[in-house]
Amino acid sequence: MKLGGRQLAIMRLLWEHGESTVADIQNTLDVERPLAYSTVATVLSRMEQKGLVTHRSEDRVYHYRAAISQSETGDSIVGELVERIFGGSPSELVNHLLSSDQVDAEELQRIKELVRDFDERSGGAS
Amino acid sequence: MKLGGRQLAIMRLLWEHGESTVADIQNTLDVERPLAYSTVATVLSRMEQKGLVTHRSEDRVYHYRAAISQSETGDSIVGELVERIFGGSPSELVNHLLSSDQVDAEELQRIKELVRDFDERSGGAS
DNA sequence: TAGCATGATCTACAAGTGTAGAACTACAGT
DNA sequence: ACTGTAGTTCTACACTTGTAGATCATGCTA
Repeated sequence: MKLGGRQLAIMRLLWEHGESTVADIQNTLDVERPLAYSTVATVLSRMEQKGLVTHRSEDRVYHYRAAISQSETGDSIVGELVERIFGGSPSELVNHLLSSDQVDAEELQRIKELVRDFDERSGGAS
Repeated sequence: MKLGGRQLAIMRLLWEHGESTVADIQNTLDVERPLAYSTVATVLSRMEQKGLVTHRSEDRVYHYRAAISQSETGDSIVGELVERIFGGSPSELVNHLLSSDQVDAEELQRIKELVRDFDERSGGAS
């Protein structure tokens, strides 16, 4: 599954806001440099062809919703990433993340908890 | 910085093997379905235009090497990813990773260590 | 009823990427 | 000197993505 930047941005909107009309998306997406209606519509219909979204028509207005979950998408993209950049090693990714200054104290706390929980659940020894 | 799948694969080879000739890369890349020499050469010269790689010519043979580090690339791509898919939250990425079945015991162990070390170094409580 | 507004569709184009054949260049060996 | 060969460069094409104008359909309102 391959999706460009715009497409990802649209998926994010759909995940966040649920079903949306083309106009909704147009108005929410990239407020600084607004896109033409037809631009958004084109992207959406191409995404539908690829099975990323579906739509229903109500009062002649299309309502789009995501056809794949954030999880699935994350899986596939993170998988790609780990494979392609980090040579198949998830810990390399984590290492990267931690050294990257993108992780503040709060996030670190969450990460610690996640790792701890996961470790316990999979019955790990220290 | 934007790079396609093939380009990433080539970067990985250069990071791993250091300086390589076009033929080296051609032979290592995608063994199952070999690419034409000119294909690899084209990709490389386009990558050079973008500043991703450089080359020197020795005995009329081009030796390419990465012009950007794995770290830099990782930073920029992971940053993108966190921003675009995980709404800016690195822990979401980690959460994803852990739930994704891509992490075996050994990797988990490494991740635990990474987190612990990082935590200590940044003087964490709990 | 004649327009106007709204939304959907069609068509088009530029950039980037993946792909490779064809042509060119220079050296090595006979 | 001739030719094969290895390597580089040129050119070309298909596909994807981002972008949007132009057109078509339909309902609302003056």
